[in-house]
Amino acid sequence: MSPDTPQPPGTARPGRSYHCHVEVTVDVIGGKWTPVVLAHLKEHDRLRFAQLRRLIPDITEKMLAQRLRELEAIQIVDRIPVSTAPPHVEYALTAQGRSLAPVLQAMWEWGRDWAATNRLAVDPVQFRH
Amino acid sequence: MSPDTPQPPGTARPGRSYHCHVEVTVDVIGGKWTPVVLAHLKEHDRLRFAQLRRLIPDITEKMLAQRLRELEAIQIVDRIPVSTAPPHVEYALTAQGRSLAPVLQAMWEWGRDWAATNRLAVDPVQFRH
DNA sequence: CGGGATCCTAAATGATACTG
DNA sequence: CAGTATCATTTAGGATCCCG
Repeated sequence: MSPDTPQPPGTARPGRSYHCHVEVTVDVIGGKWTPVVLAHLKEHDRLRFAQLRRLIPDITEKMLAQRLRELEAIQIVDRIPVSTAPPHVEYALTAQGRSLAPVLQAMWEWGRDWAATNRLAVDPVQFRH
Repeated sequence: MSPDTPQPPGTARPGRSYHCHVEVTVDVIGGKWTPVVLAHLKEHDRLRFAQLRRLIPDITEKMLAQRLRELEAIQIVDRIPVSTAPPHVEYALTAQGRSLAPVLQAMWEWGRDWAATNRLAVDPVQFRH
């Protein structure tokens, strides 16, 4: 196993006890990139690795792969190999992943409003096939 | 300035550019403890430092203080010194902080459901004055 | 009670190179 | 295209002591 693959979240972690439901959510989808990846998958239904990379310009391939492996392990994301020529891989939210929609939606809207209030520039990359 | 006071979030950070509104939200209320602190303040309206500490048993005083300073700096939380004998301090969400309610609510509900599905124990500390 | 100051550790993230 | 391996770094988080 890769030496810096993190513990799969969502599973009981040794010594981790929760005292608030919000802690659980943070444990599962916390981190810098996880909610961003999930938000894009929520918007686009199915995305290839390279498409996600383009939509999230500042993520490294390593981080993107790591987050996807993690989300796949806890069945929030499906990994779908597609046997075209050349073959590729698509990612999509599972039913459990789709249950995150209200969280992701609320985060998206709040970020939009906060950016407006504080005049922060947000420049989404437009989607390309 | 303390050597490990983080940059105030919400303000433009040097070199940080956003390509998704969700990134903004993560930047402002991301991290292990911030959403938990905010969720408790949302529930209880006003809480003293010591009360927050009890409600979040695993947080250290340093982290709690650091998160509160941060949230105060960007005006998501109000710090209210109360001149009783002995004096104490109360914390509350500002109007801007209250705008996070949908995010926190969605996170709380999702965490509750995920914990149930995965049989994770969550034992909230009961509130005490 | 409500912290600040120091020092330290571990996890998360990142750069770069390479591959089936 | 879709990754993995290695190495380096950043930074969040924590332990401890101290203080008005």
